Amino acid sequence: MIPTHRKGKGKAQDFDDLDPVITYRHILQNNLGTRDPLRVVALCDSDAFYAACEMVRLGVTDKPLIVLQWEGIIAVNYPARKFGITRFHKLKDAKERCPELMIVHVATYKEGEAEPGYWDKIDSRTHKVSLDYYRRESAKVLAMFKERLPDAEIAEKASIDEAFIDFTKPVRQALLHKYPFLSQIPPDAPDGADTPLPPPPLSNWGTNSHLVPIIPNADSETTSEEELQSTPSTWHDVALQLAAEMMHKVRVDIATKLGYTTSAGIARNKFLAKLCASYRKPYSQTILRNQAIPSYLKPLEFQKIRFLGGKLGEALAKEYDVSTVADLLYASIDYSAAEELQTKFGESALWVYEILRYAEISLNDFQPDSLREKSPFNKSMLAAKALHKPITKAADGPHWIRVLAAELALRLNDARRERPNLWPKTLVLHAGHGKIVVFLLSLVLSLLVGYGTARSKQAPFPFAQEVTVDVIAAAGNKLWKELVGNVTGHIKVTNISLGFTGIETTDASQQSIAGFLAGTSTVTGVKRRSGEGENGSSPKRSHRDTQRARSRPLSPTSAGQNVTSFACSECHKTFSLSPKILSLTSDARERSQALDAMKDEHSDFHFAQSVAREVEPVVKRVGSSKKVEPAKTEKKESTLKGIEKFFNRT
DNA sequence: CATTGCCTGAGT
DNA sequence: ACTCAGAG
Repeated sequence: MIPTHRKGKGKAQDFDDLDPVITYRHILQNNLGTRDPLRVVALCDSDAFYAACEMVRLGVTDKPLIVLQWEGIIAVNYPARKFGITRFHKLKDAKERCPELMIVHVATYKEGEAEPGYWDKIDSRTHKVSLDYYRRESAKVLAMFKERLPDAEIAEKASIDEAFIDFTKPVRQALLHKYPFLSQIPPDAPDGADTPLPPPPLSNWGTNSHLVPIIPNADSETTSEEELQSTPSTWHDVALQLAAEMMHKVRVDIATKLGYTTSAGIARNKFLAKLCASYRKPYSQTILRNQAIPSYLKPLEFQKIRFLGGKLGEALAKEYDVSTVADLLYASIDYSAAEELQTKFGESALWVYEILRYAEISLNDFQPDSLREKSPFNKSMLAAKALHKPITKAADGPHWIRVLAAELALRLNDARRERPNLWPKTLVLHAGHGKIVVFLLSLVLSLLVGYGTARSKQAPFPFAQEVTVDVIAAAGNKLWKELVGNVTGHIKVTNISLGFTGIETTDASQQSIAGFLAGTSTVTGVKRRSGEGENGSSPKRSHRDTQRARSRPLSPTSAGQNVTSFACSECHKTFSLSPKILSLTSDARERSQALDAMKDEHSDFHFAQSVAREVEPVVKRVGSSKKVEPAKTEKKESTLKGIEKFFNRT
């Protein structure tokens, strides 16, 4: 709720939570989440990561180096930056600025090669770039975080070279270890556990980190004497400092063992950590104390804040006609007096408002009990290629599909080394057109050859222990055929991509289905009520045994007809095998067995229902009338939709 | 100021 | 199946 007491522009209230009272309860409690007054999170990102990867690969140190993707510069190491080279320069300009510049082109796939490589001759017409090496190096860095910070939580892998690390837990441990008296509530404490902690003992910031100054410094290159002499003055400061020590150790480790320098920001929440990570780059870390937040943030363009860099930020800037955090803060405080603001603005209003007050509410917090951050594993995998010369003949598709399939095969099998049962549910093929040609093209084509508007096609991807280039390419080619149909002439595809979605490790149920069909299933799914062949209930039976034991012979005709659905005579509903199961096997017998399992399960459902009907009245009389929380039906609005609704309300 | 090649999740 | 938004 936006607090409505916050009328006017009381200055003190803008940041009244920068020095929150911290009590014994706070330090002894462990699950306060984003509201923890001792929360500490860091964002750690690698400096000029792609360039650093190439330096490590080539054993280069300190030489100016850039990484190329075709004609464009995608990474510039710090020595090269000294020559004024940036990502947006042309290769020619870069060479002129620094004749001894090392130029490395990213690895590429070429047709027929299962693995990407650094070839002498590359050609964007026949090759596609590969970022796999960087992905693997990134995984090494991430593994180092996990290994060296077992108690910290990798809160989010933000990108290939960035991760948020939540230090709250290890910091709390360190705090209690270093200052044992914190775990003892003094007997004379006036409010027991709710008594504020005594002031922290004098300590030192050390020299690991830069400090964002509390008072803005004219000469921002150096930290003022006053700042250097300062000491951590709150328990949160102490927490930040402890996190900084841990962060520093890992960063040094990563630099010496892997050769990558990193920069980190350490603050009370993610968005602040992100904002201060680049305060001093490269190879440095900086601490943003709560007390330093206002002076650091207020002059900042609010569109630099994570999630406000897009259309949402633009909409806000336009609506309020503001550009800095301070502008927007005061504007929104004024507006917030109106009750309707919140309802119209939706979730995003509250989120933006809290952000501006230097707090962070994870959007997850709006959902009742979603303790879960987003999964640390990728759920999709996409290989794409922009064509300089568009594909004009349907016959040219398979060439690129094969290249893309090679990349997907490599990447999926890479991922499978860590997580063996990884299985992509679907394969998606996109055939995109350039922006300008698109409508012209679809117009012409739909008139001339009936090439519909569909530009992507997807299908269940068959489960396979071995995922090979051929399997993927074959499935991809099939999609391609469906997509371009029998168009013989005028297609113009400038962008082609092939990807997996719904990547998961097969969980128990999926494994049992796969196992069932492969003949390794446990028999737990075979139901008592079928009343037949319940002998030999050993947990494992071979496929053949299962067939025999269940003694449900399939007539050749019914097997031949390949039945995939059934109707329940009791509830008159129809059930069919899921596309997933259908993709697992085309064998009629196996399908029929899967269908039988479904039938069993379904009649069990009716059985359970009838039991429930008998038992329910009893439970109602006996049990407490515990009110079941109704499912939250409130529809989740995307941030932008919320904003749009708000702005369109008049 | 921008390119390209990703990646995620929501919504229709 | 497709679009949009967002970050890097």
